[in-house]
Amino acid sequence: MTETFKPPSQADVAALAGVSSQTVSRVANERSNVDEETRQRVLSAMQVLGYRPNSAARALVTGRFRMLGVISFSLSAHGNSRTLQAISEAAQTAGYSVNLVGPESQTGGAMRKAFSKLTGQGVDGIIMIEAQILDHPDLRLPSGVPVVVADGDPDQLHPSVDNNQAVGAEAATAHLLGLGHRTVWHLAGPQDSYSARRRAAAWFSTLKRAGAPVPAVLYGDWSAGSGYAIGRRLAEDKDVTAVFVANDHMALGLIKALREAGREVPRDVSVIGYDDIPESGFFHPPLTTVHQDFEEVGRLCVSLLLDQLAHGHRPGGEERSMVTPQLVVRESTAPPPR
Amino acid sequence: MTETFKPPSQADVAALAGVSSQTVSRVANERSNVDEETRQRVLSAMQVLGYRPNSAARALVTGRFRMLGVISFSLSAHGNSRTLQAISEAAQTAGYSVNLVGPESQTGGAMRKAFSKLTGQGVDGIIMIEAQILDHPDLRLPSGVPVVVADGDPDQLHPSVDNNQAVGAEAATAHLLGLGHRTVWHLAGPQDSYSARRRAAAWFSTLKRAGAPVPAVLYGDWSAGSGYAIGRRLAEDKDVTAVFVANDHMALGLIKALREAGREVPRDVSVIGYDDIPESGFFHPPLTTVHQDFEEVGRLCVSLLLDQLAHGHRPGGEERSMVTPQLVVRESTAPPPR
DNA sequence: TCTCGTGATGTTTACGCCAACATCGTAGCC
DNA sequence: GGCTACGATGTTGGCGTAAACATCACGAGA
Repeated sequence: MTETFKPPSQADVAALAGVSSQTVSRVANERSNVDEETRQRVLSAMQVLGYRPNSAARALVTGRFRMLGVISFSLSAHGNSRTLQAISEAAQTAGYSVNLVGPESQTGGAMRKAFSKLTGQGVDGIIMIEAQILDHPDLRLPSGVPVVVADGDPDQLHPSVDNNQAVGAEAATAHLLGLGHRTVWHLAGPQDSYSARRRAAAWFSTLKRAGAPVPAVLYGDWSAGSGYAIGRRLAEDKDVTAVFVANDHMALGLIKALREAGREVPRDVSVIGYDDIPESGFFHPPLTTVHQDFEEVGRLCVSLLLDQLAHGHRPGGEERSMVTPQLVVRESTAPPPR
Repeated sequence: MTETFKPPSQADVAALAGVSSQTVSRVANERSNVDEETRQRVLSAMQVLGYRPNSAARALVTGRFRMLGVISFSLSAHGNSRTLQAISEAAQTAGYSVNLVGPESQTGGAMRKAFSKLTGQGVDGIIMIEAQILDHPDLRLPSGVPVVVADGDPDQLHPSVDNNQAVGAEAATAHLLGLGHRTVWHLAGPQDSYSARRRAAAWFSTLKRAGAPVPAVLYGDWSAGSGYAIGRRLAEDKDVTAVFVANDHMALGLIKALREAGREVPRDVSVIGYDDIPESGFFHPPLTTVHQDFEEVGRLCVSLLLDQLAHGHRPGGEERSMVTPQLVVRESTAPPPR
């Protein structure tokens, strides 16, 4: 009963339609120079047989796979999976499929491995989400595959799409300063994250510009747990009246620690997050945060990549898109206690 | 300066190593019957030229793509992206890559389209995450590609991997009953979700078995916002002392609504969630919930699929794996107010 | 010594498709 | 009427690989 199903080929369709396989190919690829009547005949023959072009054969001869590779470190990071989803949708709309790989670690070696895994599988282009290559290997392997980086290294050699961290972090910091806080503490993301670094940099310069004292940066790992741990330490310092946290998850943990220490948000301490995850409006208190448009980032990545594919990718790739985030004021921020 | 980079082929390697291309093929595929000395010579020739087998050519001749297709509705659902991540890792370990598609909608038509998109691209097997086909089309298209369903329809014709919703929902309900609540309300997920249905069914039968009255089921859409909306209505009913919510996000919204109505959790109302997202321990109050092992689900999906690939997939696919969830008691549940 | 088996290697072929070129017929033009 | 031009279609070839089959050398056993 193990009937070996043999999918129909162009030749089968051609035979049924009474044309040459080349004509079938032309119909399949929507060439113009096919008589309408013939076209219909071929089309219906395709339908009858359930013909689907063999992508491997097509890729072999054209060298195009109609497939985009995506390298994403962790999908548990909210932004990454949102971006991925948007990439997948945009790619599909453009007739491309998405090949997803996650490197085992974030070392240059693992990166390169993931990279070569993709080029080996055969992709037309690669998008790296939240790249954080520590040892700057030249990733432009001999494959000659164009690359776009989302939220990655600004020094990178590839075109990139970024959330404008500077704008977001500045808005957050300025908001707190504007509320009357003497200064603003910062709970940053991990040091090897470029997004985290850029947020910290903008926080720093905003403080400087305002002439506010600059407290030492604290580092978390994006998790609520790390926010909680840092929050416990921070709660002991009565000078702390405002904290800009680099993402909503950590802010959640921070707020819990603060509350446990008897410091209410926003009465005693104002807290502001980053990302605007769908849940943050339902936190207690509802979290003031910076909204990021991950969908837009994903879409831009794809269109940038398709551009390169269409026009041949220029080695110097300086193209850089920025997506502007938006401060969302809710109830976790208030003027400092008197 | 547009130097067309032509990747080296087996023939190039063969020429450099002074062997036939077939020998190169044997080395590339790790066949046993190649002399060690020859093997080394070929290997180093490969290295020199930077040879990578052309996956399209290989797929063309073998009919295997070493690629798994994944259909996932929404990656914003926490469980889905966790499962996807695990699938991606497991697939990679087994030497497969992952082709991700998201159907535009959850109708049978969109599903079939996503399905045929994958088979058209060329995948060896397909995993559907949280399938909820409404009109039960027979998805076993002529492609003859094996399918595994994660958290899908129990009546489905395909092998599946499920979180054991019955166990989890029963544990949650029984926990509340055991605390002394007269009965337990249920805020379910959308009606077209099989996971949601199964949780509701287990909640229902647990109540029945305990002889407790069965309140009408309430339906949300998994979002915190929907939990909040339902919570506002629920807060008006003073009889409500315990609510089993079908996921953590909705529980968050529900708790907020309850609090706003002056009903404290767990003092006045006990709330229990589902999923155990990493943040739920940092909610206010820390959420009692049911932990799901999405990683295990992902791994099992891949191994089930690879099994089918290896042994030829039997049409009747009754294979069904269950992953057992675990009740995590935190601070959102307590005995009812006296 | 001859045969036979076995392991290492080479040769041929086919996978399904599309590019390039070839062919054919017809319409338009002088 | 014969020529060109062009649109519709067919023919040939080759992409890079692995399966199937062929070859060859060499050692074991009769």
